[in-house]
Amino acid sequence: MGAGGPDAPLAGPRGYDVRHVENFTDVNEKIVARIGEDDFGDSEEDVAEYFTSHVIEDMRGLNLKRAEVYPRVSEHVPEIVDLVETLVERGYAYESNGSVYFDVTAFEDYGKLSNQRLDEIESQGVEDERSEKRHPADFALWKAGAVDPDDIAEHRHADLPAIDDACGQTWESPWGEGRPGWHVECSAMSMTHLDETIDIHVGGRDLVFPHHENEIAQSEAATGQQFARYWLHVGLLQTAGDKMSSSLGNFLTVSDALEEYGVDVVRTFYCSTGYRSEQTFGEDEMREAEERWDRLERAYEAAVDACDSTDAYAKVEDDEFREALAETRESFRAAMNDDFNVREAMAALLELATASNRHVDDNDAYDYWALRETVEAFEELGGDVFGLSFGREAGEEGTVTLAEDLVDLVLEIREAEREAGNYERADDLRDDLAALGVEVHDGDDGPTFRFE
RNA sequence: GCCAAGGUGGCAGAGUUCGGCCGAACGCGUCCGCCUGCAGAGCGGAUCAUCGCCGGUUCAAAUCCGGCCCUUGGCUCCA
Repeated sequence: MGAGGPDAPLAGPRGYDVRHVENFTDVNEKIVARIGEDDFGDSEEDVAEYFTSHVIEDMRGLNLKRAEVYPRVSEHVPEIVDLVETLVERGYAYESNGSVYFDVTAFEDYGKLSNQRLDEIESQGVEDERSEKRHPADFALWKAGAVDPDDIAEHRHADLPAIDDACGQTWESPWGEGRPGWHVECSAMSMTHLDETIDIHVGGRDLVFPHHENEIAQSEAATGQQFARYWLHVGLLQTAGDKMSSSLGNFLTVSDALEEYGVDVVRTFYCSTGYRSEQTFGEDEMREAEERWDRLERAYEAAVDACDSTDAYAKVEDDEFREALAETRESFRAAMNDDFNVREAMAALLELATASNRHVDDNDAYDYWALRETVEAFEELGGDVFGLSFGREAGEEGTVTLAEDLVDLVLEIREAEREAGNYERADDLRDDLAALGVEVHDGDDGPTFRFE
């Protein structure tokens, strides 16, 4: 399973008991190719660990739900060997020079996921590997020996010292020393930690062929059972003008994006397009996400303030508001049930913002019950489901309280200046506060503020 | 060349599964009004769409069928 954010709604609200597994491929030629680069480390294990820890960090930073299990290839080699042996026994794989290949002609349904025809598929693998294969589309389940430096030369940065000897980890197997093949690890780990048949398999659209196709072939050939009931293929992130590339300097890492925009804006951005669609990452797109998030957050805060004020009454009932509230919950639920239509679900939340703002704007006496329900809706739908941080501001309460007192002090001074007609001075103070990230609103009952 | 996904207003992006509620959602932008010393936020209203092109089916198509154009991903490695 990929690091999908909005799979959380599968769990709580809909009552499914989800077992969520995300695997790390920590044995891989591209990892070997980067040995010695920057501070990645001097062995395949070290480089893998470097990247794995950064991915985990990013996922935590994005406030994604933790998976129940994070299996790694390096700890599942025995299961992989077992699976390959099974495939050989059942006649779906054959050994050749210490390597083992999957025989695509033996699996009748090969190509069913990507709708490919065997005779249209071009050959896979490097040249000397091709000579070991019976069919050009056959793919390696087990590769003899360590990594041949020639195979990774093109992935290696030019300024790094060349690797002369075979490198990378190897394991014992019935076919001799070697490494797991390209796609088996997913099948093996999936069967180990989930079942022969899994309900939902998530992955990028770019992996449909050959990766997912091969996973299906291996798994179903080995078990005779359907491998995955549903495939969620997520669209790829695009950049505004040119492609994202390090040489153009127009790429952002997850941690850069988090630092620049904050989790909530990043998550709002992701929730503005369906998972199937490709999405464009750019300044304009992020600015819009920022506006959307701000609007939600402001509406939420206004609802909390109104709800907690003495202007909120037990006997006030705003039918229109209450109806909008019910509609929000209903359309949010319907949208999420419709293939995770997060954009529609977000629209429902924004409509609640409008309804709530209108109620507070138009009335002096508030409908307490409806406001409380509104606050809860924001916290449940926006908070629990979308992972946006409604009502759980970062800690440091003491500091925040002091900051609030200080802002109040500045605003008192500013009020005195305004009463004296010194608007220029008053505006300067407001600008200075804005520069510090304090948004001031002048209202009928005096100024209010919020931290951006 | 083959496989797949997509082309909707100034932008972004739902809707296409089961044709009519789509004269096309939500938001951003722009404009007007309320509020305000001003600004912002908020509220109300307005502006903006021949739904890639051509043809067909139908009483009715963004939605179905056929052809074409363009974009993206895959078809060598790698996950």
